[in-house]
Amino acid sequence: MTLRSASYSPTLPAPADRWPEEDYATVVETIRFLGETGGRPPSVAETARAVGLAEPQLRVLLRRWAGLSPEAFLEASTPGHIRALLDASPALGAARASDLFIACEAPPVGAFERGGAGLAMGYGFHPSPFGEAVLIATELGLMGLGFVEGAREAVLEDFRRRWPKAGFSQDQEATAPFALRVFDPAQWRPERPLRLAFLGSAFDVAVWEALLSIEMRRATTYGAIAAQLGKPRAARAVGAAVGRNPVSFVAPCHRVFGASGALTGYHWGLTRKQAIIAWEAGLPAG
DNA sequence: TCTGCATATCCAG
DNA sequence: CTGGATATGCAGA
Repeated sequence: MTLRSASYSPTLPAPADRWPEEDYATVVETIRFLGETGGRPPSVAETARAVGLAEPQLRVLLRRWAGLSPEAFLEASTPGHIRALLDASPALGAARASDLFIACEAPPVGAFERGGAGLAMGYGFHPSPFGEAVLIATELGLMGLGFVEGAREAVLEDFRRRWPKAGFSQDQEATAPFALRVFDPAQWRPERPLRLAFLGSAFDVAVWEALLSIEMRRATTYGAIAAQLGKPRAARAVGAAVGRNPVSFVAPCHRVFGASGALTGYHWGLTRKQAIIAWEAGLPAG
């Protein structure tokens, strides 16, 4: 099976070239190493050595991956970075929909309660800056985004469990345009909003919609989302709902932390959450 | 019904 | 700074 598709623009490099798997693998190794140093900030040279690269190689890799210098990457991986994000973030609610410019579609009433029956889900696997991603497209737009860790079938099973009555079939052609766009900041433009639909319980959908109002380079806490929903005691329920976010990355559940600044959790692995946070630190402000 | 959460807060060492 | 107890809303079974 090929991951490339004729629908890719000829002027853009194919995603496999844009986001080489080895880059993310090195990023993962780097984050693991930082975890082992336990608070002490390591030098760039030491970090490069730990992941088996010369310092200039690491520099080039991080520049290609996220436009980051190694120094900036290391800084963005510290607890202090999360604190700074939280401190710099305004209250939820006032912000615009999302940097990705989302058009939120509503599935038919009761579709979730009926297990997604009647919905045709086309899935596809695509390279991303955070390893291989699985995307799920329907006629309502993007409905699922997750990441492959191990077997592709395991990720699919994750989604089948959420919507057991939906029809699943592979459709790389349907998901490819979403994959290209979602992971390419240059394509986050308002003229052609990304169509997206949330399939979940009323409460979960409300939480996921709140995620869309967390802007790029900003962050929030579970308690703040609960307060925004008018249920200030529901922080824990919010945490559970955030953990069920079906459209990872696009609905930025990676920007939610504990009130203490702790990373807390991530459905697709805490390492990936850290990687996404670091990657976003490399985006141009705006 | 009851159980388990990607929480938050308080209180003791 | 760490750990236990407690209040809490919701989804899934």
